[in-house]
Amino acid sequence: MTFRDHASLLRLLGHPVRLAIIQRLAAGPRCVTDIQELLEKPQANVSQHLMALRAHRIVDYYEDGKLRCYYLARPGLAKLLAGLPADGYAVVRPSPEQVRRDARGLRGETAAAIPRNGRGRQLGGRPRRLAELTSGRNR
Amino acid sequence: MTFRDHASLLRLLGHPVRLAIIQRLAAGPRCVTDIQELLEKPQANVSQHLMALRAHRIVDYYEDGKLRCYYLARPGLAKLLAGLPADGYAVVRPSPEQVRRDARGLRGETAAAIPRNGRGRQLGGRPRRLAELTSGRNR
DNA sequence: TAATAATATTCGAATATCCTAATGTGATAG
DNA sequence: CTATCACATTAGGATATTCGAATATTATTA
Repeated sequence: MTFRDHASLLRLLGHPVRLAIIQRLAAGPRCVTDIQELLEKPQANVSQHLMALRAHRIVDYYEDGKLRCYYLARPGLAKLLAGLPADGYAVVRPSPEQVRRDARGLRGETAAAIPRNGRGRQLGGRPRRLAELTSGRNR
Repeated sequence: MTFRDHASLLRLLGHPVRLAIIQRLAAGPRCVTDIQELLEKPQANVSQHLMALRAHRIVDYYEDGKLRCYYLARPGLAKLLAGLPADGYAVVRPSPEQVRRDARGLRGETAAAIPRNGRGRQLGGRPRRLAELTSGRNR
């Protein structure tokens, strides 16, 4: 809900080993030792990452004899992660100049998306900050 | 591409102030001072976060007089962030028991998704780890 | 040209995160 | 019951992040 919650979730996901674990588990449940061998990381470390993921309910486990089989508790997150840029930066992005023109209102569509007190040279005049535009006196 | 890259991107996004900045910029370009006032954070701090975001090309800016108007360089990422859980944990998730049954092959669909050397009690017998199953001798 | 507004940069301390090594625990096999 | 396997936990040092304070930079304004 809050930025703080989202941030802590993203920080949790922001670790290569944890991402690797999630990828593995996306293919089905695995016990700790299997995960450990697949990742070639020390057992304690894998266990710590699993604990961290479990604390946020990213994963959970069921017990099978003496094994603990971890699985993704929220598959939705795995899909979110699949949305990360596959190559470097495939997303089309406008040049600074393009955005600048848009912000100035030379292109209707993007300019409309900018709130009325959006700033960046409102159709001529000198640059103004938001505070200036909202305060009563518009000298 | 790599887990390392994805992880560093997620860590970058995993900060409440940076998320707030991204939300603001999703509505249109804003100069540093405006952002700073909206977030009620010290200028240097906002500037530092903007630098961090720019280093990963999450944001970019154009200059307008003495103002620097920042904007989202990759709107796609904002959409990815919109996919974060709005409330606590809305995602439907199976009980550990459900997953356990699935993994055991009592339900066809999920079991099929588990790779052939997936483990977790393959239809009876004792629990086996992956290494056991792939090694030749199956005692 | 001097002053100022807007923003960037640097430094250092506080804090958080990560990893390794060592040890603890609980279930099962013998 | 003892040993062992699978895993968890703790402690700590190393490393990385974060933030505030002070200072630098750069464009505009007077």
